[in-house]
Amino acid sequence: MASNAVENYLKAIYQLNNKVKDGATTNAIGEQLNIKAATVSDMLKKLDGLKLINYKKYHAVQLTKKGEELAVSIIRRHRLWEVFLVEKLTFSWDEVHDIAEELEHIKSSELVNRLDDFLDNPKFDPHGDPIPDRDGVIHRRDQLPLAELSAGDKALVTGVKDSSSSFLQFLDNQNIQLGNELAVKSIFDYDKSRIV
Amino acid sequence: MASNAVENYLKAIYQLNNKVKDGATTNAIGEQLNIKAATVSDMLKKLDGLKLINYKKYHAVQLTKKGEELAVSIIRRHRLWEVFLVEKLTFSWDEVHDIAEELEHIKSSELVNRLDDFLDNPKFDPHGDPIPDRDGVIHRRDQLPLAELSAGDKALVTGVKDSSSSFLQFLDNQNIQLGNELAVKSIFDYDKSRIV
DNA sequence: TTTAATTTTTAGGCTTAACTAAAAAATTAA
DNA sequence: TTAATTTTTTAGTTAAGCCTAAAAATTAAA
Repeated sequence: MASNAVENYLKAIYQLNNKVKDGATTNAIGEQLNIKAATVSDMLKKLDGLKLINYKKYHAVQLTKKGEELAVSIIRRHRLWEVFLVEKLTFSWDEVHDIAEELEHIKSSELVNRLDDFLDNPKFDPHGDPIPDRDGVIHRRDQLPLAELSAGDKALVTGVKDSSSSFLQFLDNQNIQLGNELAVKSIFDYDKSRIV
Repeated sequence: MASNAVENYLKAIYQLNNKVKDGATTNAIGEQLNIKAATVSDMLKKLDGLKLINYKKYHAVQLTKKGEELAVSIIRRHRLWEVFLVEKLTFSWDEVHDIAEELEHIKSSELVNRLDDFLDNPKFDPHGDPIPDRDGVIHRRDQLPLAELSAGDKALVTGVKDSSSSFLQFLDNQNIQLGNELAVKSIFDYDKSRIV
């Protein structure tokens, strides 16, 4: 059974490898988890021993099949709990991340599956991120960053890249929510900032 | 912020001091938590340092006000999660203890209070134990063990002393649930066993 | 009341997961 | 192609919580 620490590393590695950046390097993992690189280096050896990652010194790491399955199931738990917190306990989308970060480590898979049913098998969490199904399959949607739209374009808000509460509160303030339709009115040459 | 280990000790001490036995002795705590007495002895010193208990060598320990408040809030969390698991996720009363044991360590008090409201502020958990309110007040009921009833007596089942799944499954098998009215038909002199 | 049994504590060790400081390797810049 | 910088690893510590074995204190029994 994976410890909370191990689960956190796997999640971080998964997320880093699904970004466009240089992948799950020692430094990047440490930054993500607020843990010193030396500690990460140690842990990577351990995770390799557990066959959860493939690790070669001085190289970014890859999750094994086993590691990826575990990472996805942690993400599933995290996102389902976020839905629960928002839909059932009336938390707002900027308050749920830290609590879900704790709840995601509750291991019972029976619990998670029943929660899934109780919530009517939601497909997306409160930030628009897809929720892996019980077989670990993630249904991704076509999405485009707002910054890539041209003046005059219209689009539906289906997610946010940054789930920090400060950014979400900023969006609340601008009256931007998931499901809204936005139209790009104009883009300023100066800094590419735009009125929507 | 109390660690999970510290929380487990406080809960065990609280429960032992609310039994008729010799209270929270080193051995009893160890037995309750499946931890060796030597380890318990160590931890008691630490808890005393944290002003959560009063500890004198070779004596049973008492919770301080601070310690008792924490213990009660852990019990509140445990019992509320049990209600959630049974009422909302359709677990049976013999399946919820271990999962609630994990959930009770999620610290956000905002979460617990919202859960309380979501569940319509239940007064008792699925085993009939009272749920402390958000100020830590526990409303106890008059209860009598079945073994103390006489032949011919009738009584309402309002709780169980043993929440182990084996015992709860035994009760299920005998068709005994909370809220049932039982009548003691006869008591055998031989071993005081009874037909109800 | 003295011995035996039980309970509790002390002492020393282990594991996990973190840290700092310094060495080594890899990358970038001159 | 060498020098400087950055990244990663190694080595040595630390704290929390657990353990076993043995000593000390308490309780029970002869």
